[in-house]
Amino acid sequence: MAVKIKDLASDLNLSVATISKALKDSHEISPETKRRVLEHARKLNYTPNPYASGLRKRSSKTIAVVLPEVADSFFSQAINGIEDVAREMGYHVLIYLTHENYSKECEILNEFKSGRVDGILISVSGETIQSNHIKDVINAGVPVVFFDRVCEDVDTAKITTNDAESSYGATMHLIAKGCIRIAFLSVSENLSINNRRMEGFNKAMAERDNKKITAEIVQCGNDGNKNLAIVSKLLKRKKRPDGIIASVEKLITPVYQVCNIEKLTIPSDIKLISFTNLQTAFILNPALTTITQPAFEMGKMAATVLFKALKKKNISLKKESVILPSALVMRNST
Amino acid sequence: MAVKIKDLASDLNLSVATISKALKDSHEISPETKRRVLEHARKLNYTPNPYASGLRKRSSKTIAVVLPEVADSFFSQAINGIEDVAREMGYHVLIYLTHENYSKECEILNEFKSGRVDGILISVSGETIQSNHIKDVINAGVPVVFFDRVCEDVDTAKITTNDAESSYGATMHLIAKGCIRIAFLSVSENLSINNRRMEGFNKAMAERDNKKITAEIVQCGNDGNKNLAIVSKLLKRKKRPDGIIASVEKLITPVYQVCNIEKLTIPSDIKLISFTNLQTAFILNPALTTITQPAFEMGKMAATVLFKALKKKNISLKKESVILPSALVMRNST
DNA sequence: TTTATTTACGAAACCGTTTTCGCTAAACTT
DNA sequence: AAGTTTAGCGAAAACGGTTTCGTAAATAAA
Repeated sequence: MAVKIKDLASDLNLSVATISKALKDSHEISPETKRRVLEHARKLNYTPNPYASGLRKRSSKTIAVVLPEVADSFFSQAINGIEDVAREMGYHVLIYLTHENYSKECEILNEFKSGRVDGILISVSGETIQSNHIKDVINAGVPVVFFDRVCEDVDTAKITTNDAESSYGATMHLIAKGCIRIAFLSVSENLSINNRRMEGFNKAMAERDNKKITAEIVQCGNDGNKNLAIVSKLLKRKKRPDGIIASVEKLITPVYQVCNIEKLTIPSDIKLISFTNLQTAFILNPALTTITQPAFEMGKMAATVLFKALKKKNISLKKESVILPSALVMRNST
Repeated sequence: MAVKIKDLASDLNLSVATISKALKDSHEISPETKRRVLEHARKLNYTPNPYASGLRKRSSKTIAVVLPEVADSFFSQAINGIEDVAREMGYHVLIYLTHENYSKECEILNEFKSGRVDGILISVSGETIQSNHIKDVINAGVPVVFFDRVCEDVDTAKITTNDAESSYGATMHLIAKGCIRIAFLSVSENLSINNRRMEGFNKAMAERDNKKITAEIVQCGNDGNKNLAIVSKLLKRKKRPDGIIASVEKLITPVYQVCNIEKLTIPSDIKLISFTNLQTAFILNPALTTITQPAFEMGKMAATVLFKALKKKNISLKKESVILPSALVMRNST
């Protein structure tokens, strides 16, 4: 039903070749013919069939964004950044959720070898400890840019934030505020961001002057109920922590919840700081001190780097890695 | 570079036709040949080129999701629901953001006439007062399912929640709690959800017993700073409201902010209730009473209805509309 | 045994664009 | 005047699948 080049051609008594060239402003076509073609195409509201041109040109004008989840505010904002530049570049964006599941991630990536997308932006799942599925797709000629959660051993662009530094700063902040027993709430152990953040925490603890200060890493997971139980157990101990660093957003809620239940007041009993992009951090009770990642900017940057690679083939993506700084925003919870 | 049917064909001394049929388990092909083809395809990790098959079959196995924004927690959760069922059905999901901009919405929709997607899920922008762009794409043969924000005058499936009822209930709740001056914070006036919610509010006010109770509609917009100013002005008045209904999530923050600045305590000075899907509502200060929409379910339902239409052509989509109930969750802010 | 049907496969058209390669007539060369 | 460019366009071959149709052999029906 949709109008196609052939229709324009017969209407104007021209060949399909001429129409196609005229539409892309080829020098082979006279200005007058171009004008007629453009005018008529506009009149009939012609839009080229993306599958036909995709097939012929072997390019899809589409990128894939592979995420663990979109519930998190970090990824929501990142999507906005990605969509922004994609739209500006005339690209379409396909979205895929792995639900933190490695085998799903493999399935998804595998489909990209057949040319469905021109490039991939990915933040890997918490289960991903191996990167062959990603290397495979890169070897198939599809450029990949990591953002936030990366696979360290894959040679390609990685858009990250200064997780270790920020975590170091956050820990120092808690120490400065007088915390003696600091707990670091960790998630999936094989996650790059988790490790960078733990690194910064450990570094700060190693450098501490006051040797009375003790550190503790508390392993949490993806299951909300389990996390609640873990935090609950943690805060019910006689020697409970007086400072907590939540390494990801989803660990905030259980802490607030348990504090509420156990009648612990923040920040006098416990000081809390979290990695998060929650818009509502400052209207929490009390306002939450955060390490805010530049989510929107990271999405934008990741997309920008990818498009750079799509423009200039054979660019060395490894050299395009960027580290964008997070911001420590101090509020009443510390 | 990717392996194609032709490669399989020459490897196995079969024709491309046979390979194609074998891969889709056609009855024309012997079990033995199918086995060989499948085995070899798997060995070479063959994945069909989606642009080739899309072109020939005139179907893309792809749907579009058009949203105003993804910052909102409602849409984040809805995306999860959509992606869930799409993946299950073997479909791909293209995402587009209108940024509440009508002309962007038109541009986006217009591209769908050329067959890029098999169907569309849309929640219209706040600027959308006309629906020709949507009718056009439906007339071009692409099924459309609205969710949450609909165009009332378009005859197709609409997945909504019981906005009017919920708003009525919320208003009644405030009245029951003793509010005398109730303000309804409205957004874009031409938004279906806004109007339904206002409707419920007005109905409740009309039915009120105590004629001393006064209602007020306060028009807000999309600009955060302006909204802050509006709310600030509202709460600084001598006769300020003692009950507020925020019709959308983004209006919560300014209220909390202004109350904080003006030293107004919730709920004693002002009671607050909001339409929102914020995960953190119950750790706000104080915990926020909400009307929680079934975001995930609405996304799922919208996708399900769309796929139903894609399976059975010529289904009457108008009859597939569904209203899913929201829940009034009472907390300390009222 | 002859005819009809079924089984299993291949040739080729087709989907809508892009792109290469001719081709003609006009415009320049020298 | 003869050869050489150039400008402007069209025919046809891709792109990688799907689908229709034809056909030879095998099987069933008569």
